[in-house]
Order: sequence, then structure tokens, then C-alpha cells
Amino acid sequence: MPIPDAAEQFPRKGRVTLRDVAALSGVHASTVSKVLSASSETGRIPPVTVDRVLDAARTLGYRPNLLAASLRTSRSFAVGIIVTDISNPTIPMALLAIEKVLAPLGFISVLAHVEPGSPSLVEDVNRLLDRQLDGMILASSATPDIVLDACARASVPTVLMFGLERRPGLSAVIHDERSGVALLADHLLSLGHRRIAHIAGPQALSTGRSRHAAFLEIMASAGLRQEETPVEIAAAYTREAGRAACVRLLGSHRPTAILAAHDLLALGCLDVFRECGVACPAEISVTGFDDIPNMDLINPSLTTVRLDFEGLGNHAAHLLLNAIDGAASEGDVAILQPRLMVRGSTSAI
Amino acid sequence: MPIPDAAEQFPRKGRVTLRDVAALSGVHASTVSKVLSASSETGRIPPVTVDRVLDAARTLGYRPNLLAASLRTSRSFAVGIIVTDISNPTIPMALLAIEKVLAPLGFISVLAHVEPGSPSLVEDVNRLLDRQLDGMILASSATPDIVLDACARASVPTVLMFGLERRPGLSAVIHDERSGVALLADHLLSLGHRRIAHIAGPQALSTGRSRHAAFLEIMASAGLRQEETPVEIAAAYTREAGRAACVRLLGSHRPTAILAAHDLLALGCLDVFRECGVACPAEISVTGFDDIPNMDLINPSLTTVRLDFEGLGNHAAHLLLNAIDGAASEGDVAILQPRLMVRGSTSAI
DNA sequence: CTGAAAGCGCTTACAG
DNA sequence: CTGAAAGCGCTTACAG
Repeated sequence: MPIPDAAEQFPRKGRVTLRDVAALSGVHASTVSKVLSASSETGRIPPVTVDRVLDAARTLGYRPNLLAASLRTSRSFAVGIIVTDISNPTIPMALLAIEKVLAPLGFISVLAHVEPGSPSLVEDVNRLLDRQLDGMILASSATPDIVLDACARASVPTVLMFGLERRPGLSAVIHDERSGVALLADHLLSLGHRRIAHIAGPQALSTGRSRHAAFLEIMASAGLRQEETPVEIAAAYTREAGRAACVRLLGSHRPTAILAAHDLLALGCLDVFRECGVACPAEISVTGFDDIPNMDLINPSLTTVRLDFEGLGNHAAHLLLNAIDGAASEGDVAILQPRLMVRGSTSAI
Repeated sequence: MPIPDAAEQFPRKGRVTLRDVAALSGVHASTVSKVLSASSETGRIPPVTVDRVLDAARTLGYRPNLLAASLRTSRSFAVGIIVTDISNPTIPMALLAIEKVLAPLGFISVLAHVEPGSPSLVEDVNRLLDRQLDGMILASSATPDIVLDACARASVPTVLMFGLERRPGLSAVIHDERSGVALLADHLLSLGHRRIAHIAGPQALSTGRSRHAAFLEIMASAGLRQEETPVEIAAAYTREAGRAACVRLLGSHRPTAILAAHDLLALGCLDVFRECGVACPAEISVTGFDDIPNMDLINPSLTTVRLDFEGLGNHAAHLLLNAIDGAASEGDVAILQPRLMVRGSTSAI
């Protein structure tokens, strides 16, 4: 006489599984799966069965184990987002935009901070990839090649934000940095400035490099000499680093305008002006970059260039989805245009 | 004659698994597992074997599938972080602090935005929990009970930020909101103000409620009458909502000071003052709450109360770890003290 | 010290 | 239309 399989009748250990639902509804686990997961077979199951299964699932309070499903299907519906500087207030806007696109499709966002210079960088990224992410968004302007290599090795669809690294299959979304610098430079030149300094961002950041390069090129083609257009490099996109760079700059030069590579660097300049009694914009004009929130309220209000971070995140998410579907052409590049915001920190010479 | 199992010798489909490493190193997969995962048995394996396995893993470029490991061990090393308002610049600081604690321990942060009023709220949270998260941090001051219920049902260790809901096993970390309001109120009272208005935050937010309640209580105990201490409720912690609330307030009252429930609400007040030609602080003083970055630079610079968001995230992460280990007493509460920042937007009457 | 087996909870061809 | 089996890639008692 066979021993009745009574144990099968009740959920063990408190966890309700597919089998428990199957047992209660009197069908096989595979049938339950077909009902519950929206597969191609879902349609072919008669309403009676569907109802029985649904009822059982409800009474048991069944919740699927998505880890198990992912293991089976090799689809995790998880994307990794790598950032370095979340304290920069523009990053959260981009993150939010990314999630607005991805979340309704069932994707979760795994946020990972990385120190670009960290010795464990590659291992950190690999640990992340070990979780079988469906895609990766590199939302850092300090993404070293070794990170791109790691993503490529894992053959995970990847989108690069802020930087434009040309690689087969790598999509990228960036602001037109050159055009942003040009907008500001033209504004200052049209106000009559001829001694224009640049406080550059860290050259380890792609935005730092491209804004710097654009500055040099535009000033040269405007016919200004190098002595008229000194450059000081800031250690980070922070107010403090901007302050330090400005102090160094004013130690040896007397520009009539400073084109800073970031709003926070410009704020650092304003700190110096205040401490040293320099009138802004009367004596020195200053411009920012990014247009972080509330810069219209400071004194003087900050002339800057507005970047569309929401658009950036939005595009990145869509490019990633394309890459994941394998549908559209990978290696797409989206370039967003900045917009000049003229405020109080600049004036005619 | 048995067919030789040649297929076992080579990685199939490009994915390198434990078995591939086992095949190459000439040991069983279980041995490979013992070597590679830092288990209790790792120590008992002779160096020769360890080396062979490690070599094989390296030459094959083996990476473990963490999904599979999680399924087996019921530990995902993933924590969910639920936020509503990442555009509020204080949230990212807390997120960063959380990750600084959790990431070195191998945990990833799954970031999920939720709309508190969304009809799909519970389902969204459940979908997240379906991923077998090891813990949950509710970093939103608008966490409805149904979310707490969902976490409790899934019996996942949970930490509540910003709010203080007393539940068995629920840890919480908050700022001392009452003390923050008291700091500001005392400051205004000591400057001689007697007609002090409050622009409250949304009452759906726990911070909105507690600051509001503290305001009423403190004003009453200072002996001020209700007509002297009007309250206007803002629709959100945004500059726009602050502007609107301020307009409504000034339509019927003439306070000498406004205690706003958030810096951004105070900024909205400044907008109104500018538009209406009200001199601040000469005619009306205004105070903020939170001390978002760069508020010393605006004109007038903002008197406010500084909250320690880094500490908040740090504590939340540690409380969560305790709850996950099941070690320490769950249901702990950490309360952080705010700090008054006196600046230019307040003056004697 | 190492191997063989079982199983985490799903899904998916494949039969019937 | 439904069931039985196999398997995703790991880990963990359990033998030997």
C-alpha cells in the first residue's frame, strides 16, 4: 500500500510555490506556470482551468520567485546603472528619467557607485554582471575603458552616457558639449570680452576633456591668443575645487571673464570674488555649465548653459531597450543640444 | 560500448559554468564550488586542488551565476530602496551613504521610485519583493501602511526612513523634526516675531505632518494665538508649490515671519517677495528646512535647519544589516538631531 | 579530502 | 488541452 503523499498537500516551510498552487487547484505545476506567466500558451488554456488556478494562487497568497524564473529564462529584467557622482544634482534627474521608461516594462534599476580610480573597479563591475543583468547604463563621465571591456566580455547590452566612445555595438547618448561651450563663448565675446579664462573640469572626466578642448579651439578660432585665455584645471566638479582653481587663476592672471566647466565651479568663483571683494559681473563675468536647480536665485544669478538631463536618461533607456531586443541598430548615438541661459553673472566689459 | 561523453568537455553555448571548470581541472563540480565560494569547507581543501581549480577557472574566464547561487542559498544580497522624490537633493546623499555601507559587504541596491498615490503601488512593491530581496529600506516620507504590510507579509527585514511607525520588528531612522521646528521657532521668537505663519508640507508626508504638528504645539505653548499663527499647506516640497502657498497666505494674512517646512518652499516665498516687492528680511523673515546645498549663496541667504542625510542613510543601512542578521534587536529607532543655520533671511522685527 | 545526489522554484519543448 | 521530464547553475548535507 503506497504511502499517501500528504506532505505535498501543504506548503512547506511557509513558502508557497507553484507546486502548492498546483496541488490545491488539482492541475500540474506546468499548467499553473502557463496560466500565471504570460507565455504564448496562456491563451490556449480554458477559462475554467484558469479560474481554478487563479483562485488557488489567491487563496494561498502565491508570489512567484523571480530569481528562479530568471535562472530558467536567462532574462533578469534588471539593468545596472553605474554612477560616480550622485551628489551632482543633475544625475538624479537622469536616473529618474531612466526608471520612468524601464520600470513600466518590468525592469528594475540596480544602482552602483564606483570610484573611477578604485583598484577593485573591474572586479566590482564583474560582480554586478554576475547577477545576469539584461543591460548596463554607464552614467558616469569617468568610465574607464576597462569597464567597457568588462561589459563587452559579458556581452551585455550597454549604453554609455556623457561619453562618446566609438565601439561596435556600443550606444551612447551625450550632450553637445562643444555647442554648449560655443554658446557661452560667443555670449562673452559679444559682450566685448577678450581676456577669457577657463576653469576646466577634471581631465579624467569625458565632459571635462571635451569642454576643455572646445574652449581651446573656439578661443583660437576667435583669434584670441593663449596668454589671453588661460586655463586652470579643477580637481572635481565641486564648489570647493572651483574655489581653489579660481584662487590659482587669479594669482597669475586678470581675466575679464571666466568660463567655468560646471555650475559648481562657477559657484566657487563667486566665493572667491566675495572674499576678495571682486565685483561680479562689473569686474569679472562668470559662467557655469549644466544649470543645476535654483541658480536663478543666487546673487548674482548665474549665466549658464542648460543641459537636458531628463532627455539624456530617457534616450539612454530607449537605446538600451533597443540593444536588449537586439532589434534596432546597436551603436546608435543620441546628441542633445544645450540651451543658453543668460542671467546676471555676465555683463559687457 | 558507452558513448563517450565528449560534449561535457567543452563549454556549451559560450557560457562557462561550474561543470566546465570541473571538467578542465579534473574534479567534481561540488569541489569547484567549495573552492570558489567562500564556504565553511573551503579551508579543508588541499592547496594543490585549490590551485588546479583556480587555474582552470582563470583560463576559462569563469564567472559565477549569482542568480543560481541565490536561488540555492535563499540569499540574494540585494536590498530594495524605495523613494518617491529623488529630485529633492537630499535623497541622493542618503542613498550614497546607504550604498557606502552595503556595497563593500556585497549587497546591491535596487532603486525603485513609487508614486504614493498610485493604484499599482502594492503590486509594484510586491513585484520588487518577488525578487527575493534580503531587505528593504523605505526612504520615502510618504510610505503608506499598505507598503509596510506588503513587506511584513513577505517577512523581509525592513527599515523605515523619515517616518516613525511603531511596529514589531520594524526599525526606523528619523530626524528629530520637532526639535528642528523648535530651533527655528525659538530663533524667530527671540527676534521678536509674534505673527509667525507656517507653510506646511503635504500632509501625506510624515515629515509634513510632524513639522506641522510641532509648529502648532510650539506656537501654542509660546502663548501665540491661532490668528497670529496661520498655516497654509503646500501641495509638494517644491519651489512652485511654495510660491502658490505663499500667495494664498499673503492674500489673507500679514505675518512678520514665515516658517516653511522645506527649503524649496522657502525659495517659493522668496519668489513671491521679489514679485510683490516685499523686502526680506526687513518686512518678512523666512526660514527653510533641510539645508539643501548652496543655500548660503542665494539672496538673501537662507536661515534654515540642517538635517544629516548622510547620517540618516548610514544608520538605516546598519539597522537593516542588523535586521538581516537577525542578530540585534529589531525595532530599533535612531533619531538624529538637526542644527540651526542662521543666515540672512531672518532679522529682528 | 572528494564525489554523487538532491534540490532551490521556475519554464519549456515534447508527448499524448 | 494537460502532464511528465528535463534543466537553468548553483550549493549542501551525506557517504565514502
